[in-house]
Amino acid sequence: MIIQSKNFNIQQIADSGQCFRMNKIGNNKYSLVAYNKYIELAQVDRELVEISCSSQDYDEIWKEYFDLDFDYGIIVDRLLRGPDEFLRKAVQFGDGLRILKQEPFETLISFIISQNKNIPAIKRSIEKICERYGEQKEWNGIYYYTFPTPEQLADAREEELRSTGLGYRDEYVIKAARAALKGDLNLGALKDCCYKEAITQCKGLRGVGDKVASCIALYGLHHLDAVPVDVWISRTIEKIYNYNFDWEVYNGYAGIVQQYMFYYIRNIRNGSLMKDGGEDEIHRKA
DNA sequence: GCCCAGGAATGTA
DNA sequence: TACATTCATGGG
Repeated sequence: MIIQSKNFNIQQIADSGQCFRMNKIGNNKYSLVAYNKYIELAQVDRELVEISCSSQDYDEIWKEYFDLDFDYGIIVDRLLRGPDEFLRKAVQFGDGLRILKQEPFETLISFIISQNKNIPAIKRSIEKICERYGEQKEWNGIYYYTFPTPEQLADAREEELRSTGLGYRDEYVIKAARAALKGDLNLGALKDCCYKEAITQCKGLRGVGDKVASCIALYGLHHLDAVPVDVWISRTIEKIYNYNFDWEVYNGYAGIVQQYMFYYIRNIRNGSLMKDGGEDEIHRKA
């Protein structure tokens, strides 16, 4: 079905580093596996996206998944009219970004895997885990694998997990799956508490620090105040702002601001930005 | 072959 | 508290 929405660009979302199972399959076309479903997305026009799903699945899953009840234009306009030149350019560049509401358990495992890995390697590992521990399903002749449940992952053997390229993270993944299964970590409940508490709880898991916990809070629990600070964000705070940046200015949507920032610095000039250049270079190219 | 990756745990001062 | 080192593997 065709969805009309402002600030909804599937290419930008696919390349925003928040999800790992959204892949380009053609011109302005992407596939996505989430919530045990496979869909294809096509950017028909600037404000038109075609989703290969029933109206029932749209109402029950995808409308929520893409956060389509929220008007990101409010945030975009506010930043465009704001005093921060770097952020003005960042939102212009990524004005179709949205914060997805991904499955908490998948988000937890995915970002545990993400530590000290590049995005193609993360995707590859996750896909192998789905093939080995998830379920095979079919949609219109296309076979895909669901992301494993905590039960399916909890009794995996470490050596078997290793073959998916996890490296030393294998024990982290198993322990997290068992914690989710036993209820030591109740991800569902963490949606309702404040973001700081959610981050603290997630950090109780081995292999989960501030950054990964913030990713879980933002992308899996939709705590918009959670701000994942990875190497790129911290490089930006250093080189663009000279360590002078206050997230509290953006109270209530700091995580979204972080997303515009991340997408901008990662994707402008082919990603190899400000290794030793800094502010001048970034603005010249912008 | 080399450097780095949407980091975290551990050790050292 | 503030850095430095180590970790296993793959992409570019």
